[in-house]
Amino acid sequence: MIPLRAKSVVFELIHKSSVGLSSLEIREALNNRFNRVTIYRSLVKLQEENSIQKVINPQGIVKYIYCNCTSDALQIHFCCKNCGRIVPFQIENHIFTLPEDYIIEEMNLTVSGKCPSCEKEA
Amino acid sequence: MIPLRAKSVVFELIHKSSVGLSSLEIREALNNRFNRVTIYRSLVKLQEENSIQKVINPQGIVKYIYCNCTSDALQIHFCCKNCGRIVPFQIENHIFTLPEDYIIEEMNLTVSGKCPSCEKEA
DNA sequence: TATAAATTGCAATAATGTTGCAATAAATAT
DNA sequence: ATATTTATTGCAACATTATTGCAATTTATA
Repeated sequence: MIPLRAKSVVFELIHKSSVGLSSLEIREALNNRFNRVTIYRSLVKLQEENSIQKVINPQGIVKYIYCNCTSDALQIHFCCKNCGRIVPFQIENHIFTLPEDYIIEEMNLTVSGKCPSCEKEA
Repeated sequence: MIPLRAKSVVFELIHKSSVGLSSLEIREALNNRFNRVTIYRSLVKLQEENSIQKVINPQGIVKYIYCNCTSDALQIHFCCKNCGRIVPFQIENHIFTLPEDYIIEEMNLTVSGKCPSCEKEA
């Protein structure tokens, strides 16, 4: 097996994951094979090339996800308060307007509550 | 002049401010009259009693704002990438839907870009 | 006035992220 | 194949933001 670079391994992990992952979770999932700093640097590079996306939930928790969003769709991130899962959704864009002189460059719609599996358990 | 408690002073400051403030900005605006920890504790209490709201912008910057949101309106926070201002807006709720089994408890719609005054300068 | 409760500050700790530098590994040129 | 350059990684140190325990002070209540 070819010993892959941190960046590739981190990307694969995020890509395969159906939920958002924190830097710590990523490091642990990789059996602490890489230094903390290496993980951070990989995440920075992956974000720069738009391979992954950083999501900050209403509680301020930072997670990294993969999602191939089309430019015209608005991304919603659902953060489960119980298990911490972050699940991405896409909805149609232009769901609201601000006064014309506000130039919108980025949007982040984060919703938190209970995900289906946590709801079932309760 | 009556020497007010940190909590009241912090609330007045946030209440009067038209933009979001960080814990550091709050402390400095109060001439470092209070300890850092005291500011944090005031902010926690004010959030607990729903007097203020914590907003985390897409860059992860934490700001505190006052806004009397009606339960049926969705709050949008516009974060200027240039000056860092956070300006709250209200829009009608129910602008999107998720699958039924996702229980939505909180929403955070944060938009970033350029505010009118920064746009004018450019 | 005495006692209880709340507020505040200080020091220490924690979590998360960044930077500089040296060591190593990989890629490219000679 | 070897030398040179470039990229990757780890370590230590630092930075920022937030939390906790404890003692001191202030305020409220008995």
